[in-house]
Amino acid sequence: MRKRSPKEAGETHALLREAGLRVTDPRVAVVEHLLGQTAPVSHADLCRSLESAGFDRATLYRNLMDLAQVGIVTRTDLGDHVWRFEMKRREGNHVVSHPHFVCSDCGTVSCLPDVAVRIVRGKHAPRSLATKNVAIQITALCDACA
Amino acid sequence: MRKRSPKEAGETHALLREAGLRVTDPRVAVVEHLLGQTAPVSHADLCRSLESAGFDRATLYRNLMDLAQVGIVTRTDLGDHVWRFEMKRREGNHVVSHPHFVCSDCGTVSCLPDVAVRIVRGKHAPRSLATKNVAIQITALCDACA
DNA sequence: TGCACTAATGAGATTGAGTTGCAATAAGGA
DNA sequence: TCCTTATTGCAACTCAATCTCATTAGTGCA
Repeated sequence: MRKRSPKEAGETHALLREAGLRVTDPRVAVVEHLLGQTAPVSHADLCRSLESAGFDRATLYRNLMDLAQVGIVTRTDLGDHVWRFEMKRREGNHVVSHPHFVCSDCGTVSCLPDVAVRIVRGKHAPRSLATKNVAIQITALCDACA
Repeated sequence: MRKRSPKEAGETHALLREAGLRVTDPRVAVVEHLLGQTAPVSHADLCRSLESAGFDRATLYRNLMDLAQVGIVTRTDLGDHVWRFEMKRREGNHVVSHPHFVCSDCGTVSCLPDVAVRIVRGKHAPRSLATKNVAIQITALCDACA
């Protein structure tokens, strides 16, 4: 795993404490691992990545759930029936979200840049689509499989 | 369950035979049930709806999978970790798809009319987004929960 | 029509991700 | 440093999804 700088360690510590969570080895490892990812990871992925550190499946699972509960990470199913977790990124004061893309052939999951797609709200669309709290998920062929 | 007209029965029969599947009671029941739905149904939903007919869970399950395999139905997970199945609707020669909407609060799943949202392909978006084979799924608050 | 072939069914068994119970441990406030 | 209680690690459990296999029943063909 990526070596963490003292600054990062301090930030993770503060993040957890602000959320009312104790700072434990497994928890820090989970947060820092998620911070190093560019796509959502599943519980199984996380276990694989951190198994060398000897953390228990259930511990990692509960940490993911705890982090999701306090709003540090999101927990979503991207259409392939696997729960995936991802750090919520912030810019200034509000959470920035981005569309998720799943390849219908190889199953690869990736995060699209915010600008990649735009939703145009038409007739009969729910009103909330006008707000920012909209999760968009797209399934199609990725460039590699096309 | 909805009574089926002889015409419908004939269409279901033809649909299955064209796909190379035998026409059996459970299979016909599954197809006709799906045809009568306006939103994707889960395996559990289907079992509940058809249990009075005495069909086995495994039979219904395999039928859903078979139908999905031959392309008569789609099988997707709408973000709530439940597999849902839905008839592919055709207009003339090609499959018409529509975006799915899941309420992030109450979990209700609904199909949006095709015109409700439009994807605008921007920078860094996979090329295949320009084609028709794109499944779109949106999670936000429904009008009732907003 | 009747027959043979094989897909499909039904009942039960199995799998595995997701989740929980509990005693032991350790974080953090006093 | 001590005390409280959140957290851990292990094992066990749950339940949907999936498979096994003997039996049944659609279909094509004679």
